Amino acid sequence: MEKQNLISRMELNDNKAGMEGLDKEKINQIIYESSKGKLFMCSKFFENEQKKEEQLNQRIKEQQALVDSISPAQLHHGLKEANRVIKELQDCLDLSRTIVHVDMDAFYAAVEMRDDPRLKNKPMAVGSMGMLSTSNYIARRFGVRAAMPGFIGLKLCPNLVLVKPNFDKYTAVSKEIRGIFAQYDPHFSPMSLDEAYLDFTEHLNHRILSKSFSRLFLIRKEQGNDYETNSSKSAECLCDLNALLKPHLIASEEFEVLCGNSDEDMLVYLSTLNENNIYPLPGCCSVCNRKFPSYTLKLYGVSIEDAVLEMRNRIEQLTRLTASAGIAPNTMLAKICSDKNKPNGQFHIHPDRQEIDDFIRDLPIRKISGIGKVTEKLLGALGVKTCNDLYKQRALLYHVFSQISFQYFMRIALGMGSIYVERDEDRKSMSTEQTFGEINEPNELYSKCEELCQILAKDLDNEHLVGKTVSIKIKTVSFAVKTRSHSLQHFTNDEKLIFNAAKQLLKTEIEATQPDILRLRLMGVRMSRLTSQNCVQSSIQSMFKKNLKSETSRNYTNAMNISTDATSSTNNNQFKTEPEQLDPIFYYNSSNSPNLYRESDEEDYSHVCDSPPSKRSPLKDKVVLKSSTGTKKKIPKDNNKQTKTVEKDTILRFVYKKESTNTLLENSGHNNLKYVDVFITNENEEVGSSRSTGSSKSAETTSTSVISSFPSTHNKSSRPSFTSEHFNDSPLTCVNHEMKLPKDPPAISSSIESMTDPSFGMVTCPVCGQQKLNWPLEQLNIHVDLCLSKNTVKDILHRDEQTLRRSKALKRDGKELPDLSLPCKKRIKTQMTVESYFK
DNA sequence: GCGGATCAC
DNA sequence: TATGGTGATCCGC
Repeated sequence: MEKQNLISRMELNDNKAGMEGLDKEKINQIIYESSKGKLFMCSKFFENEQKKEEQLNQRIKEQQALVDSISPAQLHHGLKEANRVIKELQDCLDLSRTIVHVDMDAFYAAVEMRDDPRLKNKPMAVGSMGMLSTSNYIARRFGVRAAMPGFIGLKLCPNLVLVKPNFDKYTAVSKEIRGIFAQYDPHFSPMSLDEAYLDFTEHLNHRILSKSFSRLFLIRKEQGNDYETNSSKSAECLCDLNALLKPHLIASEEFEVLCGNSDEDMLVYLSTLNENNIYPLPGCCSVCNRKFPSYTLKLYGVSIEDAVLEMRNRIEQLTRLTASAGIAPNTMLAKICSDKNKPNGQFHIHPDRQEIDDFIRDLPIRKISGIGKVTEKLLGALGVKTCNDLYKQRALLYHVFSQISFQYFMRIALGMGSIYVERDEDRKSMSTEQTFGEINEPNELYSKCEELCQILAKDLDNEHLVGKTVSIKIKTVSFAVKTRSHSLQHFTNDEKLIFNAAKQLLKTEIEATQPDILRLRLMGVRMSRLTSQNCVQSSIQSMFKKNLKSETSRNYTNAMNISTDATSSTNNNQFKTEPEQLDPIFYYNSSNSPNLYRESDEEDYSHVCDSPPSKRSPLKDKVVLKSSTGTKKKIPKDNNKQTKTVEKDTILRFVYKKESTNTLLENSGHNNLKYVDVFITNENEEVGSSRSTGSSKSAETTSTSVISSFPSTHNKSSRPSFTSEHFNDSPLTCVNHEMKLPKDPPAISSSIESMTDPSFGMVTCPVCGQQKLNWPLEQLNIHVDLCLSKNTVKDILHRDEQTLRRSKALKRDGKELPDLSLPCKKRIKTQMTVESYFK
């Protein structure tokens, strides 16, 4: 009966390698008792967990009510729709890729054990009394695992050794293993320090044709357990044998002879060798001066199993740490596979429908990345425990969950996951937060807030990022979490501007709590809607610096100074001396504020014009959407919508890419770049005019007025028409409509010069910074055009996205027999709009 | 655009 | 004594 009171959300999650067959009941009892705190005195944490549990139960009740309200006819409709969706998903099933998920075994713990042999046979965990990052396999037998507070770990396992984390060390090791990953897939996608997805498809294509010696590696004869005795005796070299010895090996005559021979020949040859007797290998390490250990030479085959084993063995040789891997046709399955034979093992699901079905059928849904304890419980209430249950209950799920969730579930039921391994290039937010002993004094709260803003500002600056939305996060001593955010008018990473916004948000919260006091245990500050600090502005500015200086227009240079160097601005002083006198919210709007940036382009679009379409591009036949799992979902692309020109095609590629990453798209400062286009070229009417159309389409931003105030003749003028207006378009300066154009506008040649290093013939794109040797002017023009156009595309997409959200919301509200509008529709809609932009 | 919630690591 | 930090996404409003 005590068991009934246990809180499911706090129960041990034994869904982890090395935690099978534990006495869950006993462990949960200990966790429960420890969390609850003393008799009659529940911990705040515990109370909050209870509250959340109740909320979840309420949600399940509501869910059940919804289920009960579904008529048989509706259910039948749901079944029909579900079957349709499944059919569509099956139609785009692609088993052609070979995806590998690699995961280091108990990574942090393993590193610590490697470096301190005393930990070898002890239960240990990395972390503190407050929280554990990971535990070794011995500790896992006691139920001690990551995300568990240390003091509970100690209750479960009194002999548990706690080791403080050493992230620098883990990062260094991570760098080593990533070096190996990159040799199998240069575009691998790291998920954390210790795991990554790799697409082995290309590697395997090459591997089949590879020479045997490229698959030959040195392996120490004594593994793992003997390392530490080795190192404690300082007897043998622990360096990377393959890096040190393989070059010698390959250079030796015997190997040269064998280079073109078969694996069989190589194996025969290897069998004739005496270990450690391969002339002319050195016997001593040139790095550490120690004797090389005894080793064998191992030849790996061309199969995927051998390739992954080779990679794992190489990781172990290099780091003395083991990794596990999963091989499958998509990331979702690969991820599950990597856990299957952990530690130090691998598992392969072949690209076979039946094999996938068999694997997935009885798999508990909790094994799927993206399904956590809440979703597990919500689905469990509908009788869904395994992946096949998802299929069985598809008619119901269709009605109960959103379209996105429903599709996600169906994909799971079919064993379908993303077949793309891509790095998420652009980060969407950056934050810093701290837990501390209670702070309730407003001044102390503000002080903490300021400290966090300082850190955040520095972090942003380190990555050359500026952002538009400032959020604070607060957690009360009762563990209640709140976030509050405010969007600024302009991009910034200025510490004081961030703090002003954050402070205002905090102030509101403090006041809202009154007459009670706001008692916090955590505070955080986040910046989102990020963009790059410098790309367009700096390159455009540098492009014209010469002209500006030579033309000696004071106005120009003033404009430049303000936007490039905020600290030199006199306005900055005003800010420093009297920041409190201004309502911070209004202060941001001041066009004189320092350190504000226009929205600008930050990405390198060199590939848009110059690279051949990437074979791995998801845009080729699929659109990739981020799913809630952090992995990517693919949606079929309508291939009939091919565009005709290279420009369109490449732009659309960009469009899909942006859509795929679901970036918060910004309307942007492309209008102040338009002039660059006019300036550089007036030949390419089509491209030029298309962008003009785009400019007017996006004319709903603050800069619109500047555009419209720009004499129309400027656009059409065949003469390169400079220009200060464009820089003055910056919110940092006043637009001076009266300003005269220079009598002698800067000649094209001089501008081009500024992009060109005459000594090397290197031409630099002023927008993306890409360099090319002797870049023909026509190509450069087209390239610059494309770089600039993307602002307009962004703008359209942004509004598209908003429209879509709104319509989706509306649809959901009146959802009786939901119209399952597949994301295909969404994509087409976007595409049509963007296409119309090119007309 | 905002805030809560969920999830991964 | 005592339950983290960072980033992302989705949903409902």
